[in-house]
Amino acid sequence: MSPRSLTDRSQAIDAAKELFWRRGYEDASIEEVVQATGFNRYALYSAFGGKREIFLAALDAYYQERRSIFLTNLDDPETAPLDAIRRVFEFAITEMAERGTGCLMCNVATGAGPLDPLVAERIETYLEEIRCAYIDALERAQSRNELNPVMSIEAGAALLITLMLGLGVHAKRGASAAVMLDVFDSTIKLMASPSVQ
Amino acid sequence: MSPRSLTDRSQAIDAAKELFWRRGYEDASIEEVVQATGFNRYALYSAFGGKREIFLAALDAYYQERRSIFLTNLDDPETAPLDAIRRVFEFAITEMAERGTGCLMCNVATGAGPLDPLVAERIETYLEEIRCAYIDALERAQSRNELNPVMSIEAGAALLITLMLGLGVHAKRGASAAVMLDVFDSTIKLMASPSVQ
DNA sequence: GCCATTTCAGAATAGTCATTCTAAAAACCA
DNA sequence: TGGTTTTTAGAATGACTATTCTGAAATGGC
Repeated sequence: MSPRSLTDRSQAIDAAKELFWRRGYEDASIEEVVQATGFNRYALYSAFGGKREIFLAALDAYYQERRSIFLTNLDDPETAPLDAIRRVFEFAITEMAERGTGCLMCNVATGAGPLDPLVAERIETYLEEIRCAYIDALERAQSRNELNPVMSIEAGAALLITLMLGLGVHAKRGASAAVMLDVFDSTIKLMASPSVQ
Repeated sequence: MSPRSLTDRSQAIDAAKELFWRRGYEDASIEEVVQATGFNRYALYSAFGGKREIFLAALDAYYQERRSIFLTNLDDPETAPLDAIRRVFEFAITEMAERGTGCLMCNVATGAGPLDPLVAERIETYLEEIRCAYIDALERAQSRNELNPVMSIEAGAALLITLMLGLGVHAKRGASAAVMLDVFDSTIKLMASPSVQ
């Protein structure tokens, strides 16, 4: 197959994302990328440049999908903010548990050796965007008196991110969705205003 | 240097642990292990078998050190259980932030591809032991009415483990000790009995 | 149907790695 | 010291990798 059309290209990126998520960057060989994408080697190299660039495109695609799901939920004015956060975690936990491959971003972040600068930069950007979305949601929760005043907004957002990263590690080692949902439920219950509990 | 004596051997394991922690399993070559340990290649192979076995020994050593610090703190009858938990996290956070290499176990757990079965088995054992120690500490806290009844003991222990893993990922990407301590502080404050707050 | 261009599959290349081998150096011991 | 064993440093091996090259096949335009 040739990388002529844009849909071909984005299908290839999607297949590569799938592969890198399942097998990791180092362990997935170009041969496997060729198999997974249906592109031949020559076409892959002329379309992307090299393995690293294919991976960066896959990582971007991975984030854009999650970003859209996260932000759509968190920004929904119809939903109580803490419920929106719950939906985000339910999605992520279910997905990670079903696949058993954890979170691509999280796997990459802890991967061997010092991080590729371009990868590190992307992860910073991604996490910052998610952090802001959490902060917005928590601010709305606070203004509705649904937030436990013991915890600051900033700390709450940082906790949610840390929790999600931790769940990614858990999922990679085969934790069940039930256990992970239990961890999240307990946390969000603590974060909620005592009067709501 | 030769691996004749036990102290030579354990010093070599320690140097290997240091190296694998900093560079990751895949990225650290045998040449680097040779440099780091001071053992020559032949001696390394006859003493350990191969790279994988050196790594397993290093992982064990890593865990034994942390295990001893964690359990010593958590089992101390002189300390209030939540304070003991705080000390454990303060130690881990300080160490991870100073080194900027995250947590070896956590890095390995999320590493590329499916886990080596022997590594996976060890991680299960390690985490289960820590989980039990958290459960003991939380039970003591509960019996002293220092625990928020909204959260179950089991969920609390799972949350602490998830938090620690998440902080490991954060640390790998260069989070500061201050931010990480803030996340922990907020969480433990929420976990504490409202009457204590 | 024919030629020019593109696309293909796999071979060739160059590099890296873990591991084993080897021949010299060192250590040991009588 | 002399002779045997151990230890060493580095070369050889074999397997694997990403990337480039190549000659054949397919395609496209006329």
